[in-house]
Amino acid sequence: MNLPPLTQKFVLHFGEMGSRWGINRTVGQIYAMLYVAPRPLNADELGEALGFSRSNVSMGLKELQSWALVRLIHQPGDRREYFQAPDDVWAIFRTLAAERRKREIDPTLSMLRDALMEQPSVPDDIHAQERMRQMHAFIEMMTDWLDDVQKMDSETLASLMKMGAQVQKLLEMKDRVKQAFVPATRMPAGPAIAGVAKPPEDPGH
Amino acid sequence: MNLPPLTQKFVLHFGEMGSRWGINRTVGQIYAMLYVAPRPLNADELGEALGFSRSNVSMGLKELQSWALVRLIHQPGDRREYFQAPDDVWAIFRTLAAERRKREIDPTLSMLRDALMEQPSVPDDIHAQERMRQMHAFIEMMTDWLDDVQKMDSETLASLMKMGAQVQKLLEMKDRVKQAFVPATRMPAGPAIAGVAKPPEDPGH
DNA sequence: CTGGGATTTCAGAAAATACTGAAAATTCAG
DNA sequence: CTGAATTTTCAGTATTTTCTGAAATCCCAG
Repeated sequence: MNLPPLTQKFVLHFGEMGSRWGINRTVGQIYAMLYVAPRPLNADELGEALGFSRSNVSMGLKELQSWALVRLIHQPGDRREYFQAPDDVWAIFRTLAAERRKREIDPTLSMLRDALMEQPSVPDDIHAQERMRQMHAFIEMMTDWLDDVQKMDSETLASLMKMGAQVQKLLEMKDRVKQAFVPATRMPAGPAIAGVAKPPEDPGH
Repeated sequence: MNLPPLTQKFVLHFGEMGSRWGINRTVGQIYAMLYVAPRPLNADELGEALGFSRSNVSMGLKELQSWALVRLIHQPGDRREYFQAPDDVWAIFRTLAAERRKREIDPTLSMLRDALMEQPSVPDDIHAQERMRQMHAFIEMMTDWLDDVQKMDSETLASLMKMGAQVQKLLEMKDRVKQAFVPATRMPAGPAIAGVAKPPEDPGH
């Protein structure tokens, strides 16, 4: 491996972090390389630059493609395949979030759904099922929210994030407005932001 | 392993998912077991229930403690250590988020900070540094936001999440209000909704 | 078609990780 | 203190994952 200093630092870091992120060193380094490269690279160049065998690069690229983290392109007049990493960090984040969810969350959600349909047969399982119910409700709320958020455009999302905890104030403001309009009344869905209020009581805890 | 059906299903699932979540089978199963158990368990009970050696359980518990995912307690009149998993799913999520961030994000953030301080020496590194700048800005925004969000209490967070994409409407509403009050004036940088709903600062929850 | 460049597959070697049993260390009741 | 109960450490083994080189397959210009 003979890379310019900053590039090398970045590439090696991604290689090391790979294991913590659930990808291996090769995949981490390949991605890092593509992310900082000023132009698309082909498999030979990657293998050369990083010191991996051609076949290892091939597998790494396949993995990255399955994550939709790299794009395959062709240079006119060159039969080899070139790869590049999309450069919009927001898009990358969305991709990553969607993919991790598919792999790390969805299977659990469906296992929980199954388990909640069954009839517990012993006291310990009754308790266990109750705990699963809590976990299920939580995960479902999170993923529903993620679904919503994924639909928003990066601009909006960015302003929301930059507001940070201050959205909270908006929430309070909304509540006060609601109060002012419908004092001492129990919440008929108001016109301003309908459907926002409390969903039906959650028996949990 | 001889567990009631629902419990077993849950435990085995966590064992299998372990690898995708960056923990091993043992740790996954131990956590699952503690999460659904109706009472704290000691290491022998865990090893017995799951079919692991005593030493393996010990290591697994150590790992879980390092993640702050289990709590060590003592039963009066029993010298053995008992473990239980906190039962508030929100708290679990916060813990997990904080820990994963510490392990999976922070090191990268600091690597990027370092790299951005350096002077690129070749054109490729100039480009690489520019890409790192984008990544750094993005991650920093995300973690700042997470910091903010971690401070909010579960109730508030839950209502925000249940609103989902509708916060967006609040945002638009806010903008319109702002427009109405300060037409054709460039908002001075300040709290997004200064003077609208300012409850006295609440230091820590 | 065909031939050669390019990519993928795959069996086995190498490396990393998980797991165990035995021994060491710790803890605490008496 | 002592020693039995309990937990932790650790060296060695088993298992899993990663990586390679060689062979198979694919693909397209001619």
